[in-house]
Amino acid sequence: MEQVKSKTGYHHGDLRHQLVTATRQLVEEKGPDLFSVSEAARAAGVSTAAPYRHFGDRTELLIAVAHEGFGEMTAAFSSAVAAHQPGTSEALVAVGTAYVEFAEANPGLFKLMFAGEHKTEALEEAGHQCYGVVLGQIAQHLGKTEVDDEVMRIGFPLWTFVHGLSFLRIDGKADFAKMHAPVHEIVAFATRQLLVKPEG
Amino acid sequence: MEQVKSKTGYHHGDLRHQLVTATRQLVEEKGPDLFSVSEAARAAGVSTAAPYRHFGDRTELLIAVAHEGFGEMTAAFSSAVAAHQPGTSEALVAVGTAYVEFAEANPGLFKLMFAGEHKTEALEEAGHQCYGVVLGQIAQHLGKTEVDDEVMRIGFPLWTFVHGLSFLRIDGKADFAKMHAPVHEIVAFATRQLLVKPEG
DNA sequence: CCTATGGTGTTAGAAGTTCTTACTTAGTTA
DNA sequence: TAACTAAGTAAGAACTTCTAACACCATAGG
Repeated sequence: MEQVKSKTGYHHGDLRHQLVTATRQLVEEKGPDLFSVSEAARAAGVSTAAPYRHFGDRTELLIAVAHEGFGEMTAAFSSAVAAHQPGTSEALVAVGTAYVEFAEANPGLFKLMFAGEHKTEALEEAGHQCYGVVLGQIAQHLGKTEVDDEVMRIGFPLWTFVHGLSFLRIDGKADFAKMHAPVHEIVAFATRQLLVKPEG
Repeated sequence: MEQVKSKTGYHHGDLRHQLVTATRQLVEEKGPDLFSVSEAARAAGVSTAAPYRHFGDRTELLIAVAHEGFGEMTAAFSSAVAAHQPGTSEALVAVGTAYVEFAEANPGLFKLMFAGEHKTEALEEAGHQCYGVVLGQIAQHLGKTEVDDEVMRIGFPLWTFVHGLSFLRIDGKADFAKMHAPVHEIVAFATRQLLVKPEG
C-alpha cells in the first residue's frame, strides 16, 4: 500500500489509478454529486492541479470510475452465471440477484454508472458488454445461439425489474413498503412471472 | 406574468415561488447536480444572496422543488385513476402508465425526487401520499377497504417495474434495447404478469 | 402621525470549487 | 550529456455556497 512516489520522490508513478480509487471511495461516501476533484487530489497526496494531467475534466474522472464499475459488474454477472447450468432459469435468477446485490453493495457507484449525465462511447460499450451477459443467458434459455430482437424483447422486462428494485432498495423504499423478503426470492418471483416462454 | 416587484420597486413579493419554478426549469435543463442557486437567483432577477432569505440551504430549495413534483405526480395519478372504474386492472395500468409518463415528461425532476440525497420528513410524507394513490387502487382491486401488508406486498413489484422502466427510458436504454412498444402496452403486460390474485 | 420592528432585499467578502497557465523536475532517448 | 517529454507544482481567474452587515419599506402601537 505504500506510495510508488517514494521511488523518485517527485513523480507519483501511479496517480491515475490512485485518483480513480480515491474518487470511487468519495463517490460512495458522499454521493456522486458531492464529490470534488480537489478532495480526490488531497486523498492521493498531490496538488489540486495534478489530476488534470490525467483527466481533462471532472466528469472524465467520474467516467473512469463508472467504467471500472461496469467492469466489476460484468465480472459479478459472469461468476453468478458460472455457478449454474447456462440457460437455466436458476442462472437467470442468479444474474438478476447479482445485479441488485451489486447495486446495494455500491450504491454511489451504481447511481453514477446509470446517471446518464456523463457519457462516452467507451462507457456505453462497457455497459452493453455488461448487459450482454444477461442477454446471452436469455438467448441460451430460449435455445438460441444469437442475441436477436426476440431475446432483447424478453430480456428487457427482467432488466427493468431488477433495475427498479435496485433503486428502490438503495433509497430505502423497500423498507418503507415492508418488503423484507430476500432479494433472491423477489427476483425469482419476478423472473417466473415476467419470463413468458414462446411455447413449451 | 409581470413581476409583483413593480408594486413596491424594492421587495420582490413572490420570490420564494419564483425561485422554485426557476430552479425546476434549471434542474430540467441541466440536471439536478449542475443546478446552481446563483443561476436561479439571476433568473428571478435578484442578488445571489436573496434566496437565502427563503431557503436556508441549496438543498432546501431542491427539496421544495421535489415536493412540488410529488404534488403534481399525485395529481396525475388521481386523474389517471378517475378515468376508470376504481379497482379495475385498467385503473392500475393507467396509474402505472402515468408514473412512467410523468418521469419522461420531467426527467430532471423525477431524478431529483428519487435522488435520496436530499430528504425531509415533509418530503417523505408527500412521497408516501403519492404512493398511497397506487396502493389504494390495489386495495380496491383486491376487494379491500384498507391498505394492509398484503396490499403492499402485491403493489411493490408493480412499483418496482414502473420505477425501473422510468429510469431506463429516461436514460435512453429502452432505445438501445429496441423496446419501442408504447409505455401503456409495456405496463399493461407487466401488470398482467406480476399481479397474481390470491384466488378467483 | 410617526416611529419601532421585522421581513426581505442589497453589497461585500470568506472559503471552497473547477480548470488554466507558466514553471520545475525527473526520467528517456539521441 | 543535452534535449525532449511526462507529470508534478504554484498562482490565479472565474465561479460557487453561504454569511455578515447594511438598507428599505409595510405595518402595528403608542
